[in-house]
Amino acid sequence: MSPAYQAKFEGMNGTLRVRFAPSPTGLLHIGSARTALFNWLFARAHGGSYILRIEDTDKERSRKDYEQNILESFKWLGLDWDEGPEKQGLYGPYRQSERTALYKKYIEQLLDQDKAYRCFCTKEELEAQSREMESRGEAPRYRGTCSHLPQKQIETNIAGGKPFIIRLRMPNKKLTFEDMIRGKISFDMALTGDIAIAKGEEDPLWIFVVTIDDYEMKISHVIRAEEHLSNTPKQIVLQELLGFPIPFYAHLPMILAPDRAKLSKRHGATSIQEYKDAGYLPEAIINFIALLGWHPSGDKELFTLDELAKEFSIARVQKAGAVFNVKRLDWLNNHYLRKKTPSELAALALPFYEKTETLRRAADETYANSDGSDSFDAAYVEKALALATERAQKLADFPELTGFFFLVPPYEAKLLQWRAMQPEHVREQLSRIMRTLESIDNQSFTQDILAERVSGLYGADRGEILWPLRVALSGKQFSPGPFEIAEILGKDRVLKRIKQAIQKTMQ
RNA sequence: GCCGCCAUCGUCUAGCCUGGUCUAGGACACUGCCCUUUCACGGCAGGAACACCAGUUCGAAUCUGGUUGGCGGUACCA
Repeated sequence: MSPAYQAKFEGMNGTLRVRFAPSPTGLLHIGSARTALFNWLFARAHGGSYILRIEDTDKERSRKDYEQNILESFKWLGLDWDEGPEKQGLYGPYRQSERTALYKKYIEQLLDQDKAYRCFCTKEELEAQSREMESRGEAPRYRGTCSHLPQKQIETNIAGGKPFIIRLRMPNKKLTFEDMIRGKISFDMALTGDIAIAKGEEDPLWIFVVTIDDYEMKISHVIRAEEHLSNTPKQIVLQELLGFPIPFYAHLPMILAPDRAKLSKRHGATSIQEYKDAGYLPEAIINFIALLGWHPSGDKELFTLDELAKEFSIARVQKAGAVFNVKRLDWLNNHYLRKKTPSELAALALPFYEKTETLRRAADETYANSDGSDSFDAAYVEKALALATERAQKLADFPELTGFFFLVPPYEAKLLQWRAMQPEHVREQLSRIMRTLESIDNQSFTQDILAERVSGLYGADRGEILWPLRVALSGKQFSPGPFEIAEILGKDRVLKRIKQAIQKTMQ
């Protein structure tokens, strides 16, 4: 973007207005979320207003619960809006389904001025036409069959109840506009034909409605996905015909799946909701999608929302599509997981335990076995979860990672053997460890003291002590170190587990 | 098919506008080593890219043209 061009919107504080306009026909998509984020960042970076508009003109596919999901996902991500549903402003209502009178007014105006006309062609006729043009290697477009129908015939058709759509008279000219990200872009409007803007007078189509709303809501900058690039010249024609000012446009690169196709359901999770359910943190998702198609000039990779708002510049948005790399998201998620305090982590992770039957009890701070043999308080749970943080990619990983703190998983006696150890040797070592630990009092049961005392038992290969101990306590092939586990478990549970392990070696 | 957009490591990208400082930098991933009872963390090291062909220029990842490839759009969806 040229500096002169950039100067046009810098300093627009107060009058700069952007919008995010989702249609509630599904859960908020990760790609839409990025578009929403970039709009939000642009508004915050330039002191503008951020408008949320619900595009629910498609009555069959729009659903209220999807709208609710979009709003909830926004809140969860930390994106607020200045005007929109739940936040009325000067230019409401903010649902297109509530603005139909407005659209009708403009359709009538266009019809009166003969800038648009009624088209009575049937779908079948249109299809035949476009097939024919395609076979000749031409761009399929409307041929203008109804563009100059005699007034008499129009009236007869209307009186006869013949269905019609409304078409815009497309000027025969080349149209160039400047995209904030891509620079000058030209289209030949003669190739487009007269586009449909409404089904009848009551049922406006998306391209028309968007144009009207952007004007009525005084949107100064339209930042949207690249798939809308070819819609832009059509909207500009509409704006010219209606005498509207033309907003600035910016088209964001697509988010691609690893196979470089458009990210879709078959590639896995696509909605914010699914990522939330899988245990991703909003901070990680924001950081991740911000870097999909945008990058600051330096090497910094970690950003909070506020930092992004300070650094964001539309001039640094990428032109090429960006592949969605889950591994990178996982890494970021782990990073933000590690920033949580133990109590924050517990609050975040506990809901994920409810989904796993055997560990459900961990969710209950005051849980005790039916025989009263064990219980877990909040502090215990927090310490257990904190220990798993560096191994967890997602919140959903915690139950598996920390399960042994609440219930020793079943394991084979063979797992207790370090390298070539024989069962008798394992039993012997476990017994020695047992005697050593028994002599340590409850207050001294900390990882440092434990490590120091047990070190007296080490032979040439300390694995012969540490491995059986660790497996006895965790029942797992992979886990944190034995002393870290032991401190959290506490003396009683530790001795009990070692005893169980010794019994296992005798079976 | 037609129209439009795009093109630096496997991936996200810095550099490109304002040619030389680029034997192309960072991060994720990968490989090896160190730490280490295991896994993970951490530390160190390594492999890995300017799509291709012309042109301009003393000099091109950077500028121009073309080729190839990818993506998007081609609805009475949004």
